Amino acid sequence: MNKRIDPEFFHRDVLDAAPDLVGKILVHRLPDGTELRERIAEVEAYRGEEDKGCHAAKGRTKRTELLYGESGIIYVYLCYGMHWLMNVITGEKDQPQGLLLRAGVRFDGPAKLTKNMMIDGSFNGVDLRDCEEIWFEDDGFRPDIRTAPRVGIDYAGEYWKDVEWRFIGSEE
DNA sequence: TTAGTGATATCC
DNA sequence: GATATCACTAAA
Repeated sequence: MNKRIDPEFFHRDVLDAAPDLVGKILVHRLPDGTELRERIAEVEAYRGEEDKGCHAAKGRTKRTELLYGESGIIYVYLCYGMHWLMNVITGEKDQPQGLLLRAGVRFDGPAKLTKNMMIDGSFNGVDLRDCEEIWFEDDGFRPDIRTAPRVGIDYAGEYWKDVEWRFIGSEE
């Protein structure tokens, strides 16, 4: 029996939550009752203003405001004008931390994940503690986790570019 | 390898 | 108001 994950799950440091979220299942219930499910295969952690790869590195703005909010909030943003990328806020309030959902087991790109899960900008700011349409489940599967440097942030500088905050789950 | 795409931030 | 930037994908 799958267990719905308590939003408290995200109420801790992003680096603790990240490897735990890999292997969990993202569920999105459509208005017609259909439930879309996808096991999370890969996430990346973005942590703090000093993390040059994080949106919050350039300070608190209207766009990044959500990153500073409370854990369990969904942060969706538009990248390159056509791709929705989904993040979950973790950690304490006023700490800009987020987990980017990078891939599901059937998809290998963050925009494909949101596209296939039918997630778009209307989910920006949704609170997992008070939402009937989207949640995470634990079915007991525990993948082996390996880490790798995050992708697409070559501009972040030598240290942040190479830090291994990308968490990839093993195949089932 | 390159084009396409549009919100955001930054620069007049 | 204008333009430079960007955590991507698909096509070639």
